[in-house]
Amino acid sequence: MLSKKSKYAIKALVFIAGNRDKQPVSVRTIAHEENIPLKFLESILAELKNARVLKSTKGKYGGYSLNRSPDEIHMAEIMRLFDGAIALLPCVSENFYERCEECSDELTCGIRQVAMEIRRQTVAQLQGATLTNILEREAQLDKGS
Amino acid sequence: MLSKKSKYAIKALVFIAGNRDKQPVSVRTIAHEENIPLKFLESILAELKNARVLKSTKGKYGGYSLNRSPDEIHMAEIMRLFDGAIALLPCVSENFYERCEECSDELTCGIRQVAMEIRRQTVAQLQGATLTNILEREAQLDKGS
DNA sequence: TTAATTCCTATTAATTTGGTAGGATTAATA
DNA sequence: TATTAATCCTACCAAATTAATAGGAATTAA
Repeated sequence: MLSKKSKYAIKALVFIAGNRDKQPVSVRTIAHEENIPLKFLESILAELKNARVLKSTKGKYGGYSLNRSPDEIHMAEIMRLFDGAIALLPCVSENFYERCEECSDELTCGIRQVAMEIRRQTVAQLQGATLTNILEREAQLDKGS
Repeated sequence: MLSKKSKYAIKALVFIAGNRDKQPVSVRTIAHEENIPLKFLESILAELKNARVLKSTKGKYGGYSLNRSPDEIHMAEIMRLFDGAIALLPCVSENFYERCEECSDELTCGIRQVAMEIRRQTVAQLQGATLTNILEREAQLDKGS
């Protein structure tokens, strides 16, 4: 499961990416539109800024905007930022590798092999899920209704 | 990430399935061979028995054995038992569905669609990962080394 | 000067995770 | 019948993580 942090972060990013006028978007607006607790969201966006995903403008009429093209921001990066490894086992993680301490031989572990295949598939999907891609999906889904 | 409970459970099950003689396997043996804390493993196997995955024999020379064919026990079931939903979002879970409270329209949510595709793939892999399948993988991997 | 915003630091309640402790009960065997 | 080796049962617990909240300082546009 994604943490709420990850979920809120992605929702906020999609909201910012989908905003038409070039004005930065305030935390208040996002919190209100997406039903996310204000102060909690504040800390999340701060972290996204720190990770150079967002940039901010201070003072009145300030807010947050993307610091990169929306097709260069994807779910894999955001989930790693807030939740750490995407893999099911630490021993198959690309970015957060750790041995399974109890495991005597990593190379002949069948469970590990399953986890590797799942990680490969999942990461591929999550990297494909850029903000642009998510907005396209939503446009499609809207048409259907 | 899998919890340690899930990981230990799967390791224990693979160990039991891989045991050649028909004797039941004691918690002590598994704990020792797989480097799992004894008392913790004890509670895990109790849960697996409760879920009718294992059966037990009490008293001296007792222990645990599979309650079903090893190709009818797979990782998806075990993970659901100990960790709950496999899906990234509660709103795409088959077995543990819940609304995302903050979400106004589930049907047009792009993130949800991504999560659905990932769940589909992951569940397929995990259902394919039966004890038999895992043992076959390990036999293959052993040959290679 | 005022209003609206980000920025910063600290705190916290609840839940989950990963165990541990101690003994009761059951059954095989010498 | 005593011994040994198992499962079974109940309770407890420490540490980490999660999901926030509180309160105000600094900044900027109008």
